Amino acid sequence: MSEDRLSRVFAALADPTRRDLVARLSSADATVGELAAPYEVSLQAVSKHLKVLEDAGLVSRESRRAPVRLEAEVFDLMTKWIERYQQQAEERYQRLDALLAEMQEDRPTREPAREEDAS
Amino acid sequence: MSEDRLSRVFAALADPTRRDLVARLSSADATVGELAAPYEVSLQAVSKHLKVLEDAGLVSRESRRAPVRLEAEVFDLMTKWIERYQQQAEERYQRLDALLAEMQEDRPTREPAREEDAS
DNA sequence: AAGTTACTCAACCAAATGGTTGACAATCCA
DNA sequence: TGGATTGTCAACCATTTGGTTGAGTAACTT
Repeated sequence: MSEDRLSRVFAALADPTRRDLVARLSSADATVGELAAPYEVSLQAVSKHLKVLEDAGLVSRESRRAPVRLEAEVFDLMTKWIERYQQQAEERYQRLDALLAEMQEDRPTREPAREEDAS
Repeated sequence: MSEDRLSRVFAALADPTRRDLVARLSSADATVGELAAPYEVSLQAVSKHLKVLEDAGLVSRESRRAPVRLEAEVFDLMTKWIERYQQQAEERYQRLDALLAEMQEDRPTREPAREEDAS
């Protein structure tokens, strides 16, 4: 696990069991025992998973036996990161479109693409 | 690394070097060599990172020495997953608000909160 | 205060990860 | 065709991860 926040968040969500915990916590808070019950793995294993989620800031608890709560703000962090790339990808397409349009203007009677340009 | 797609995507993005590769590819395609140049690690290490990104469907290449391209569609997959929780979290707050409002209606002259209710 | 229940810590293990170096394969160019 | 360049594969290593069991701690209940 890398040091920075975003790395911890992504690493935490890279495990299906932990994503399932997040899914269940999104409908209601629950104690460690309640959360562990449905899985085949030991309570200790689930406790470890929750620690990973907690270190990533995805969940929190007031005290040991208190119900675990989902921290929804962290999702905004991820969304912000992701949006940059969705947005930039879109901008790239727009730049490409603009460039192609410009090329069309420069040579209205453009010769057809050669073989190598295919595929 | 877990089997399913989403796990591979999150695991791929859990590494800062790989996120940096994604960041750089979002502004322009680049070959393996170009991508590796700025880092202190070996070319082989970067090649491995790119394989992880490729297995996750985040980047692609037409052939060995062809420039690596970012596959923006995968970000939609993540966004969809994340949005579920942002949305559900919001719904929960709304349900809570509604419940509190209802309680207010039931007892217009509600007694003040006791000590334990604080924090 | 004592006992039970709920959870965490510690030590251990197998598998995965991120890095290395060296050899190999494929592609460009002369 | 031959030689340089570019990238991958293989073997290896240290560290991390996700799991186990056993022991310990903390908190309700009585």
